[in-house]
Amino acid sequence: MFTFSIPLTEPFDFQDAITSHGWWMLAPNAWDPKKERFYRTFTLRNNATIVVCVYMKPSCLQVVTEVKLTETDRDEILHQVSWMFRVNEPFEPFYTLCQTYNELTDLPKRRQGRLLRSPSLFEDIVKVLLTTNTRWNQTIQMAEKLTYHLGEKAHGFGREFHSFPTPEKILSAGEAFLTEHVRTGYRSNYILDAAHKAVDNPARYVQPSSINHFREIKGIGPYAMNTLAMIVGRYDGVPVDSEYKKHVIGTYFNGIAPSKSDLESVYDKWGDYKYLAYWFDHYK
DNA sequence: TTCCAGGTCCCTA
DNA sequence: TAGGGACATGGA
Repeated sequence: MFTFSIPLTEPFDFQDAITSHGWWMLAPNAWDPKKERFYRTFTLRNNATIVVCVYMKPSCLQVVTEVKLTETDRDEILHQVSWMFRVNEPFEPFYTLCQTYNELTDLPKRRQGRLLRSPSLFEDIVKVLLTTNTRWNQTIQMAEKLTYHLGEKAHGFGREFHSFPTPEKILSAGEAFLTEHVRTGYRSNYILDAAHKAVDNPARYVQPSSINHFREIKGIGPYAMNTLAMIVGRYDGVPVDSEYKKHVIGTYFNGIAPSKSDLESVYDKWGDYKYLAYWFDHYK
């Protein structure tokens, strides 16, 4: 075993950072709630697949591998893990708002508010596509099949993992394969469009500068864009989908559907933190 | 069998 | 610019 540390400037609730958002249920993510260990594969720039275990210690994240890594590979994994857990994202401004409004006051107390994301934007784009116009169980199945059929197999910590497939691998599989084996239905073309754009401009699909161009991907509409904005740490829009509508209409409009603008402006007072306010209002 | 889900595309008027 | 049908899949 080889263990590395990521120091934390803002401590946070590890279990909550993983389970506040459904992403932990989507392959290749794996979470052991009893041991409080998070597992998944990471794909390095040299295309190597590494199985990693992450857990929390006071004031740092521990990152464990079963294989010895070069310094470069280790830094790459630490960088990706830091991104997943938003290690460098400040939550104090949001916590201050929670206390100002005297709402969601458990979040600052329990150091909650982090929503897990994937190591690469490409993976998150595909996963957002897998959440649209379907049920959550089916999203889980599609993610499982995608990694099983097209990811690289890797063993670690006593079990088998698969990596999340690269855009190149998805492109080479093609539409018929996605439809037949991954059961992505009409989304197959959307996933291929995302893969095509990621291959054409890889830098945009790893580290974000702007995300506006993701709107050009087929299948990425307003809900998906606001979800991707959340992924990169911009919370000034809400993801208006069936869950949002059900929650907001039931909680704030006595079950009677309001106008579109009233529906979307429920969390306006939260300014740059509308998404987080909705998310934790919804789950509290 | 029919409906619809953590939407989006595309065609019409 | 807004409205509405179509879209793959699979569970209820």
